[in-house]
Amino acid sequence: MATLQDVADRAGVSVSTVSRALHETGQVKSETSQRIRSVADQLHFSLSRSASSLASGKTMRVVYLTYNNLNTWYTSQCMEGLYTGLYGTGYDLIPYVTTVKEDLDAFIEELPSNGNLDGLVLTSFPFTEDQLTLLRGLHIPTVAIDSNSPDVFDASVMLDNKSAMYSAVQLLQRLGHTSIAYVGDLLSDRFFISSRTRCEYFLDAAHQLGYGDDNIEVFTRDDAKPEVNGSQSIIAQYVSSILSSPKKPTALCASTDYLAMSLIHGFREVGVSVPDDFSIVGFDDMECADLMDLTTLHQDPLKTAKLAAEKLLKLMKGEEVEERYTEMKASLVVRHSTKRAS
Amino acid sequence: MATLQDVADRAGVSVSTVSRALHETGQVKSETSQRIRSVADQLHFSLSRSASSLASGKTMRVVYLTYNNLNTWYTSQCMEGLYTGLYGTGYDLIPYVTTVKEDLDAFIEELPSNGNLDGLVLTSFPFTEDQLTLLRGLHIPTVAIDSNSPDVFDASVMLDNKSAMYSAVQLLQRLGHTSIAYVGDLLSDRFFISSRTRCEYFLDAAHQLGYGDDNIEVFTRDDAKPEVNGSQSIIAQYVSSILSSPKKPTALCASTDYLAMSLIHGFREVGVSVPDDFSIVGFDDMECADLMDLTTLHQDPLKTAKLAAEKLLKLMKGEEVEERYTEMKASLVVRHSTKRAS
DNA sequence: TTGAAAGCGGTACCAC
DNA sequence: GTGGTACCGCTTTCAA
Repeated sequence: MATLQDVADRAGVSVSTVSRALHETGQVKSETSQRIRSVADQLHFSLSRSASSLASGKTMRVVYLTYNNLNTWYTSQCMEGLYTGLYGTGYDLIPYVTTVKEDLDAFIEELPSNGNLDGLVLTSFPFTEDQLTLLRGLHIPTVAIDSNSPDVFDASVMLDNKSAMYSAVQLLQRLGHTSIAYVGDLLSDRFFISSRTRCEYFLDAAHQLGYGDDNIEVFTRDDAKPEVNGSQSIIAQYVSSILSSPKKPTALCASTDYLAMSLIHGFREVGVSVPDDFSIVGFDDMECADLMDLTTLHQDPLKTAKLAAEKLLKLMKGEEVEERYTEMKASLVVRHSTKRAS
Repeated sequence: MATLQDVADRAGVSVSTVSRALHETGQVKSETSQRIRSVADQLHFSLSRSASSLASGKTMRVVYLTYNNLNTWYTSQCMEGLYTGLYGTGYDLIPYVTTVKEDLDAFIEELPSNGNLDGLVLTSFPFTEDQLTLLRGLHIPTVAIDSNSPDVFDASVMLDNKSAMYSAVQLLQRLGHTSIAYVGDLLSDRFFISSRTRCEYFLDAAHQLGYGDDNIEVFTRDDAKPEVNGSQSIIAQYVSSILSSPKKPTALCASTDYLAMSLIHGFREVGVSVPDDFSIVGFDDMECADLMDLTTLHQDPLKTAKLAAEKLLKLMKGEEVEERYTEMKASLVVRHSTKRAS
């Protein structure tokens, strides 16, 4: 592994000069610079990030803090968006997944004194007050994606779940559905802020649009028998709860596309048709949604994350972001999983 | 940001001792160790990775080199598998995506002298001979996933595409399909090694099972008119080529589930039914496949990647891997996108 | 425009 | 068991 010194020796200059030449600070005579660069090329030289970091105080690392898994549609879109947003800047993107609560706690605890990252992007977490206090005092730039406490962070990009859910409920109403329901996530809604948020806005919208409590229902994972596990059986349970509900809903809003599609599949298995017997609206508009003809709320977390990365870059440069909170809109995409109530 | 020195001062010991205590080398009196740890906790101390790296020569970074995007099903499964495989070891996982050929070239060029990673995991790339030579001489452990030149790397995990394609073709034959076709990826097969590999094995299997060239056909992206872009129109073109083919295939093997599902959708739009008019077999068994009742070849890239990470860990420890090449099997999952030829 | 040298915050070897 | 200290490879003043 060649070092700056090696390059300097071969080029007949000092390490300082090599460093300057490689960083294109413009203070090196172009002739010297040329020579240095060619020597560096010959040696396949590349700077040691550790040494650079240590000397400069910048780690060139951005951490993406998320929960559960990297292989969900949402998270992978975020990763891609962050990656493209950071691309070409020299910053490395490091995913940090908090599978258990302790991971998250430890990470947050250590954050203030942790000199191992220059910037942090995080997705919506159910932070405790103590954690929020800690986060508030953070000295490294932090950008939140879909956070429910945006004011705590230096910047944030949030999806407007409220108007999204309103448009979904409005669609169902226009289609003549008089009894409607929300179906929560496959995983516990306690952890999935977005599902809970959407549920609240669903209820708000329903009330606003004149639905009475007798015509609104909510099905969530947390109501499921604790022994029920595996998405197959959760879906089966959802399906039977919905079918046997005294409120007899004819239209459903699901917290995600994946859930919506699973429900459609679950209904089909017991001979119930979507959209003939039930109208279903999803959320996300993932690639499969189009293929399954799902009516859904389209969101673009890739774009969201890219924007988050761009804000973070500004903040890390010490600049102000032009817009501290950015709200992204979801748009209703009507396909064929919804139809007029019969 | 507290340093080792700060902790040492407050604990009344030397930095060496603090370092040893924090690394639990076992050479520190437990009483001293306790005191040190409590001081460290108080100070919210955490080691500087840059400094540790520089001093120890280990970067504690593993790079995952891949192409195109982080938001594909396959890549996100790999990310998750690598992350879980590396979890708890202190290694950071850093994705490196080569969108353009130049990125890949530059990365490979720089690799031998690049002291910025301790290990490398890479997915199948169409490497040139020069690059392979470079890779062969690498001094950092390298593990390949689904590589077509596994002998170049210290270890690898590969999917057995051959037997997978054989079982798909066999299924179609048993179902009585006398004219069959392979449909290549939505993106250029030139870049997608796996698609090309599968195509070759599809042809091998077909020949082996007695299909003659008159009853075998291949549709690929590269045949498409260059002006055709966007997956919608590519699918439309695939569909019309297939429908107008003089060989009149009645069964198709698609390179991926996503393609298979897109084809089903495309057929449906022109009033052609799957499986009534065409049988289709996908590849991957992504979550949606079940929901769309797709017959497919199930593979588990998460598991594959996790295994790759485990092998890499061994190699980075200087140990031998017990199995240098591991072959993963895909299994045929028969659902309802295939049926007996009419 | 260039060079010398003082760190950056650890690790690990060598003493004691 | 513990402390002293020479690096690790680079950045960044300060001086020339």
